[in-house]
Amino acid sequence: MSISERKKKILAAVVDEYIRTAEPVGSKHLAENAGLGCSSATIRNELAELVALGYLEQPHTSAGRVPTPMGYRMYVNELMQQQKYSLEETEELNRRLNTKLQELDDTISSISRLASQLTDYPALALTAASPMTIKRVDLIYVDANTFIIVLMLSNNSVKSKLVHLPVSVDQMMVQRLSALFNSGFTGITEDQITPLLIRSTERAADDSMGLTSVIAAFAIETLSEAAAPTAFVSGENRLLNQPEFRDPDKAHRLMSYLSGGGYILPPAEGDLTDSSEVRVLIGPENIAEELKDSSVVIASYDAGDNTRGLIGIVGPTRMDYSAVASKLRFLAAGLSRRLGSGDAPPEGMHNKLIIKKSEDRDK
Amino acid sequence: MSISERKKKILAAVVDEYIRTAEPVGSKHLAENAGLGCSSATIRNELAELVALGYLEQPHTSAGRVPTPMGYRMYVNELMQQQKYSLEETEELNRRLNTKLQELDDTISSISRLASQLTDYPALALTAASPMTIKRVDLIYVDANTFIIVLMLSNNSVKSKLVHLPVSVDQMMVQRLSALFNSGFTGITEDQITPLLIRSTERAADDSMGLTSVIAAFAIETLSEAAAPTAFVSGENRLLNQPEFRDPDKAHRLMSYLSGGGYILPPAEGDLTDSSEVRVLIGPENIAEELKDSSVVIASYDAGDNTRGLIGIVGPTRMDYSAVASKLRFLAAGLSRRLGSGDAPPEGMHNKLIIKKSEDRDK
DNA sequence: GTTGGCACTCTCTCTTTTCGAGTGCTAATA
DNA sequence: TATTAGCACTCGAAAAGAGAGAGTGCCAAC
Repeated sequence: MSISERKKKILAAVVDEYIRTAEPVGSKHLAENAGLGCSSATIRNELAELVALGYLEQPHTSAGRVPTPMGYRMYVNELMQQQKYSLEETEELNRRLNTKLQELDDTISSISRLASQLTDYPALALTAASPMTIKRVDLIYVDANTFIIVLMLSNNSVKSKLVHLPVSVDQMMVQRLSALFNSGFTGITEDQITPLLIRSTERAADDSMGLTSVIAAFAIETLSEAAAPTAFVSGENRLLNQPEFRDPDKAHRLMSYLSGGGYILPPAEGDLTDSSEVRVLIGPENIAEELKDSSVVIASYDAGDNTRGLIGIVGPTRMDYSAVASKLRFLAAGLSRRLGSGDAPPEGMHNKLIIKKSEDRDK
Repeated sequence: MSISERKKKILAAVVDEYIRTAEPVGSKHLAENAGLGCSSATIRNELAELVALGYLEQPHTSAGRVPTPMGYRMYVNELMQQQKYSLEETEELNRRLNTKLQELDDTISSISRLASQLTDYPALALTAASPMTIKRVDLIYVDANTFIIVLMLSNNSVKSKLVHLPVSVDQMMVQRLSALFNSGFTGITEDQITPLLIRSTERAADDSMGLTSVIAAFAIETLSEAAAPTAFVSGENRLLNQPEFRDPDKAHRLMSYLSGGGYILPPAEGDLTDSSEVRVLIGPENIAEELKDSSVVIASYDAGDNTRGLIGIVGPTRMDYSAVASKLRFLAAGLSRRLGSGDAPPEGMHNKLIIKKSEDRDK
């Protein structure tokens, strides 16, 4: 059921204007500013029909029109134009992306912060879950009571930890364990590290002090942590910029939902894992009750190792979809270029050398 | 200039009540509920004097009394009673502290989250800056193009990173570098890693491929990062629970100040590093303009390695100082027990084995 | 199918009124 | 001298009322 070209134009104008001003849009205003060659009366007729069709609604009888979720949907699908950036803007965006990713690091926390800054809406970033294996195990003997475990995972990340023991170990034992773990624990997933395997390794190493289980425990912990999807939300407070969240209670509800982890994306994740397109969820299209009158825009990026990360923006249904979608697309593309396992490496190989450091603490 | 016992009692009652209700407190209400044996007229006289002395003020002529910052100060210093927890409450608090610190980890992010949850105010945590040195360097040869750097720092944390090279290295070189770094780079602080040192190490290792500088760069980065104070704010949105922040603009101002790093504590840090007491900064006592009408409560805890961490709570001047101070004290004590370099180790040595893992990524 | 005109509706804003909590003061009381 | 009861007064907050204006729907004309 398609609608006339003029209706589309009018609808687009209404949505654009409403996004800009957050005020219901009247026929007179459209006639004067939207540049469609007809009078306000004509537009009134069209508007009335658009209301009947469900694309618009009026807050009350004598107010302008406001888009319904269905209206936004139409706008997002067909009407809004892809925002093109000028050369300067591209430069500027790239600059920010670069500096941000350098001074902070490329963890999801900084990605989400960046997305929020760029769009001025709350943003959240998460990494997809992906099965992970151990590629290599090294044990570094420090002293009789101390050694360091270094694990290299299938995604080429390195995790390490210092272990301090109440009992003393000799260097031979450490070497033996190292060899055994490298042959027995590499290439397998977390759930393949069974008590049985641990037991047999322990026996083979002649380990009576429980070293094996300490190492195995760290392996399991590391794998599960590396494989688990992690989410990070930032810029919740930017919600308060939006007039629809001037009600502190409403704002608070959504903000605590977001801070509480915001499990908004998973349901859409399936859809997204392969698509490189930006997805929009408008108001009631969201599954979470807390988001029923908000909108979410999501983009996915190639995070390397056949993994995709997600960046999402949350805001009122009256969101600047066009701008947000463009920015997310840009950001996702930039991240993919940087992190992705794609063909051409980004300019400057040296960049790839300094990637990220680990953190580990013991005392 | 001390004031009469009765005045103190009345002041305490006013503050208590105002903290509870956020409404100006009237004489009649006090006479009926505060349990001081006199009539509302008497209290009116006393209140008038308390106003004259600067401890209270009235929003307008015919309203109840509200504490001034000076009034709060008096309350905090002399009047409020230390909140004692019942056995069950202690249990409950300990339980939460334990589970939280286990399921998440003991990073400052989770500490601040916990503090915020416990108090229902925004919280921030930060670690004190402390000069750091490298204790040990290991280089693990992976393949011709790849090796892993493992650094053990003076606080016994371990950081690691995978380096992927465009050129190939032989195992000998890696061993040579490892030895050189262990002799030349251990025990020195970040700023002692001079270009000169790097240059000479490079020459000694006969390294023409810039490996030395890659490793040195990582060392510098790691040290500066480990030594730098890090801050983490969480629960900003809980501000919206407070009636004084029902104005979205006001709330937004403070929230973005907090999110933006919230450099609230440093000035007080000096005072605190040694003290184990809880510090309170009331309204105008804060230096930051954004906090002039908010209060901050800070506690410090022993974070091990002769380092102290700080936990702080931010809220309106009408803050429940007593409850917040008690909770922070409890939390700080718990953290000190867990992380501190104190004498008796916490129950369960095994706990100390599994402390934290590192994270590192390359692709 | 489009347009100008016009009466009508409804919200928003501003002003006015009312209400009541809380005060300060005074005079009586212990 | 300290306390108390009583009372007139003040001032803000909430309720009620009055316009004003924006925007509509509909009708008749083009």
